[in-house]
Amino acid sequence: MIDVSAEKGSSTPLYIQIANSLRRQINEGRIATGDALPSERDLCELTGASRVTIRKAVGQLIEEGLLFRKQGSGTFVSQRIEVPGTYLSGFSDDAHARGQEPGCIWLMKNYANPTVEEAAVLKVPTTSKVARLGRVRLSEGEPLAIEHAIVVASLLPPIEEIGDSLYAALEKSGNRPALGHQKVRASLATPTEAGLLSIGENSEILRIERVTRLADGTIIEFTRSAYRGDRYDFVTELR
Amino acid sequence: MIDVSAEKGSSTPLYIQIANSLRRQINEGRIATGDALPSERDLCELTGASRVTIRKAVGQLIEEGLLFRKQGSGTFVSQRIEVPGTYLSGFSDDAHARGQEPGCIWLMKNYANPTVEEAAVLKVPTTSKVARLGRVRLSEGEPLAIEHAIVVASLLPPIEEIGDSLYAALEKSGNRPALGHQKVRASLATPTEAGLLSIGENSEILRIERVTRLADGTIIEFTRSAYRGDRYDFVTELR
DNA sequence: AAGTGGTCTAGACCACATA
DNA sequence: ATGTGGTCTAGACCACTTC
Repeated sequence: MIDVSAEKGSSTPLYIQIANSLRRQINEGRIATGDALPSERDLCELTGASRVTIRKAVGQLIEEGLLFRKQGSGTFVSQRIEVPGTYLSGFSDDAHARGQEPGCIWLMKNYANPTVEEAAVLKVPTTSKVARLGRVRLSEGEPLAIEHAIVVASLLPPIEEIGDSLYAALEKSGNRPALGHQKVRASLATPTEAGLLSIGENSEILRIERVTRLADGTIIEFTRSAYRGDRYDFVTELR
Repeated sequence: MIDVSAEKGSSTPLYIQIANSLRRQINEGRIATGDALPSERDLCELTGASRVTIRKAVGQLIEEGLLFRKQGSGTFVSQRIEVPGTYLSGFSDDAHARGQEPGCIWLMKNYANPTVEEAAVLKVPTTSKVARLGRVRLSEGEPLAIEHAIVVASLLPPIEEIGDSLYAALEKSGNRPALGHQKVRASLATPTEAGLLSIGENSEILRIERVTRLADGTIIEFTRSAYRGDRYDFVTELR
């Protein structure tokens, strides 16, 4: 039987407590894959919450892909799906998530004016100040990618304070990227890139252009990367 | 001033009508970028709907990225973001969305048993029946990609009834894919691929492996594609 | 006919932002 | 202090599924 605990004194919203409680029990297998959840009205009685609140809790788990609803029939536990989707993470986070140790060789780290193209993408004047961050990214000591980030300087801490992770630096100054847009293209390595990545000329390269924004839409960063095609798979979840 | 019409007789839910009405007015520029929406309570009065309904309508537009909320302050119009994200669309839909005419040359279209790898991905026995659909995909008459789809036969209409769009066929049998997972990799064209795509050997190729599922998690389809790297950008939105 | 999710209302109190 | 979004309740009716 399902039990749903709901602490009264807690400051976390009730619907999140209920969602967490349900998620835990599903993950523990107390509700089997394909089985129906108790009906929303039953959950109301079990938790003492109103139906709107129950629906909000269940809605959370549906967005996570853990449950799905069938009108007139019930709410059911989805079949297992491995990863929820690693949205908008940077290279360092990605590497850690894969259990690898990220490394970094700085190619450039200075302030400059944006090029015309960069200014157009960032929607700032060409006279404004941007940080130009060029890095070779390593994983387990092996070069995996070249990243060239252009960041609006006013949104970033002083560049001397920036460690290997750009996103950690943005976080520190309260400008966590919330939205983004990526273009991925297959291409061939230029001689320079081949050298930096220790691969042959004309080897396959995955080029990624990323533009990220704050929640209010302000553009923060324009990054062009070149990933080794033989080592890197770009993975996305679809809905 | 904002006006929000809400037809009473209509069968479409109120919150969707309101969301549509707001979306239209934002797109028409009647509420400027960066401006605040009327408060939720004001929208209640303007529409005659309750606050829960207003919040559901606004929530829709926030998921679309059109609006964002600031607690204690208001709900604001995001800066323009081009495309809402072309999630889980097929080649035909994509081409139409770009305003291009898709074409298709069939390489194979038959029933068979899955290979060991395919069976593992689809989570079906190697003795089960699958449809094997091989196509060269054209856009504006030019070959753009090679697609090789393996589909669980029981979820598909008889293959004779399948037109150029696999997703349209799945839709017809009530098995619209709802979830998916993609891997994108840069690679080089094999001689066969080069021939089918009218490009040189060892040209850049974007390889995409896609696994799609029904809402309940049942795996439908495993598709391996090879896109011309010089013509195709793979675009994703990040959150 | 009974049970389920889908939608909707009219209130209420809280935490946060702004002035 | 006022207004905003964030949460929550106790009901209600509808459409759909299942028996």
